[in-house]
Amino acid sequence: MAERRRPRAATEEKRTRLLDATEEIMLRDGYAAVSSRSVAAAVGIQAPLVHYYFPTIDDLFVAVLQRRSGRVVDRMADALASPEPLQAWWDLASDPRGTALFVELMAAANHRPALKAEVGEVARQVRAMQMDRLKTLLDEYGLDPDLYPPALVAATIQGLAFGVVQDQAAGYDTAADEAAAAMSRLIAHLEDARSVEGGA
Amino acid sequence: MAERRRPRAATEEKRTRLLDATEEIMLRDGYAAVSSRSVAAAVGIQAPLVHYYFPTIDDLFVAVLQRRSGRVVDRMADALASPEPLQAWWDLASDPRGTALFVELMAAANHRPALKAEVGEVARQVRAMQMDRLKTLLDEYGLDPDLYPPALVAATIQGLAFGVVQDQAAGYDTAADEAAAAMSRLIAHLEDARSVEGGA
DNA sequence: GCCAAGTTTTAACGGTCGTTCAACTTTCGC
DNA sequence: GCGAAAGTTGAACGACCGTTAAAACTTGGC
Repeated sequence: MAERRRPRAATEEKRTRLLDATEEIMLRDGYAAVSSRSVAAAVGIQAPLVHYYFPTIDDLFVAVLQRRSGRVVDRMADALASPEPLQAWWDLASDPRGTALFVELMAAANHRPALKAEVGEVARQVRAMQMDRLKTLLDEYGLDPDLYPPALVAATIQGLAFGVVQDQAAGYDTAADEAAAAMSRLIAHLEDARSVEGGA
Repeated sequence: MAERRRPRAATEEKRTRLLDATEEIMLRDGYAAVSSRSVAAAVGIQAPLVHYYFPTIDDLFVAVLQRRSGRVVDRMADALASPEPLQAWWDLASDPRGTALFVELMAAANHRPALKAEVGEVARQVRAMQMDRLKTLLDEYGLDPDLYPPALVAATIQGLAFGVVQDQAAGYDTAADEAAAAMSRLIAHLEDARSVEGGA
């Protein structure tokens, strides 16, 4: 039953065009500027057609988040499995575009239940990956797990990167560049200690 | 010239009632839900009267931010001057209501120039206070300023507190409680080391 | 008590929003 | 080529928005 014919070839491409346009609008004018009409105009179609692909605006936000978070989870897994996990993690967390988009999605999610659930699930999944990797990693970096447990280290890296990138993007004069440089040095220091211990 | 008669006694109180209502709406439904009509309804007046006190909605947002940031600056100065500066700072940065409001203001500011300028100024001022205090404080806590410069420590505390409180408030399952507990222990540890060094 | 200034409301403007519906066009499978 | 499904549009709905203008009211100082 419900023998739905298969969609035409171009429709998947149009879905991605809509998601791209939505991201662009969120970054330029904020999530509040996303509307069926603004997105439609950006890709050169009429507003009701947006609802053909994404029945409600919430569905559109959720789709943007899901496409994005899928990539983030993959890239985080790669980073944590790389030869210099902390460095790779830090680089990933410092991505300006991803951070800016995350700010918008987080703010939007705070008052949209469907989006909030998705954000929560991604946050949980990413944090679990990070903490699991840190369980064995902290020893190698020579960090005392009693003083610096995985939950603290993970939250610190993520929170620090977020604050630094946000201030840099907004142009706030909070010595963010200096903090970023110091963090890079600190991480290089830790990676060195690890490679010496493990390699020599 | 412009011999403006002085306003009546009740008007200052009404201004604060409007600011209170605006904060409440921002926390409950997000900054996008703030409108002259929603704020007016919350305090039992008509929409145009909001514009009598705050000509534009931007002015209203800026007023909310200014009232809030004034308090934050004062409290941060007190915290940094207290006997256990790191502890007091951490407690202040962990305030859930302040953090939630800040999320909304930050998101709103990203695409409203007037608000953005105000947020930037507050951020700069607070960060400068923190870094200035850390210049002499780091030694007392026994932290190497080359590895952990003031800019890094300040950004870390602020970013970590933000992430932890945000996840706690949203109910995201990211071991935020565990991270907060570990940070409290770490700070207590540092304060102990300082009081021993200085007191004994 | 009066009147000028401060305060408040009513009414309205042009605009945007999410969404629905019916009609229309295009494409695919046969 | 034709029929049916996929895709697309135009029109419209009720709702909310920021803001302005003018009229109504309230209050304080004299």
